[in-house]
Amino acid sequence: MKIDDTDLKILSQLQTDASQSLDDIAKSVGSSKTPVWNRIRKMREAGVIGPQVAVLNAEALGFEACFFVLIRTSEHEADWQRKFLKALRDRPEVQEAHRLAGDVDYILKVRVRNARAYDEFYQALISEVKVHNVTALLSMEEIKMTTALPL
Amino acid sequence: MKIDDTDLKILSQLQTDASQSLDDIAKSVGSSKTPVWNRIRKMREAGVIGPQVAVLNAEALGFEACFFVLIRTSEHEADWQRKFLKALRDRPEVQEAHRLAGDVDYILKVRVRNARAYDEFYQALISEVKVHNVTALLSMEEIKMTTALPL
DNA sequence: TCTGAAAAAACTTCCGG
DNA sequence: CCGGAAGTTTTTTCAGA
Repeated sequence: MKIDDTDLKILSQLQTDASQSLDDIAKSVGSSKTPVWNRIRKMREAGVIGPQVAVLNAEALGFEACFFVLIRTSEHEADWQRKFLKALRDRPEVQEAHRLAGDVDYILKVRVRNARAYDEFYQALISEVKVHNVTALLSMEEIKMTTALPL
Repeated sequence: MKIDDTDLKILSQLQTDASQSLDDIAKSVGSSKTPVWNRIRKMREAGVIGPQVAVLNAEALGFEACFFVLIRTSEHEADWQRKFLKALRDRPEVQEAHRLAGDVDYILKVRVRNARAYDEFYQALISEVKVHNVTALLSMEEIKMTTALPL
């Protein structure tokens, strides 16, 4: 799928504020409703535009602890990995999980109500799957958080 | 602000799919349009519900590299920190930035088109502010990514 | 506070340049 | 493929219970 300059402008608007009206988007990209609507529809179908979500205020809802978890493992078998990935995807506290290149094998971002809740998560995880070494980094302050891409 | 059970159900819907109609949300939480609408308005005003965004497909748009950057610094003066934070907030490649407790001082999530673009970012950052030690972890695979809280 | 209806706005489709 | 106009759905407001 090829994305032109107008598409990029539309995406840029949508990833910043998806609640604005088609009219406003059309105005801001210098076009009108129909073409903008067709472009959005196409990009949705192509999977370029994913889900539309409301970002909630974690602290206001009592989620006051955020950990980045570095995981090293000795196990690299397919079966172990399948179990591990499933465990991560099933746990809602895990907001983000990446498989890494190099020394550290995985990094997780875990959002919980407090340190105790993290410990519960941690105990549950290591009882499900064996991991060699775990380092938890506790966030003191969220300096920046965005899902926007630098288009 | 106090959040009751119905509010939580509404939030749960919105953080998963903010494009659905008020009618659908009302149905799924067992209420009707007006009360749901009033609750959403209140939570927006209170800042519990933040921005509404479209999540884009990074890979489809050519952002094929994602790094987690661990930063250790010897500088802890207010002035240095102010400059550093501003640099992070001004750079759109930085999707996430946290100040940490302990050994590592900061963690960043940096999304770029390729490894070369990361190096450019890195060079620009260290020329702006002095940092003691930087470790970059390269993501090979995004296993999971959500902004949803485990309500 | 909720329900239901009415007004306003937005979305979606369709047709002429 | 774009732009404008028409029909449809949704959002938002408002009165009554």
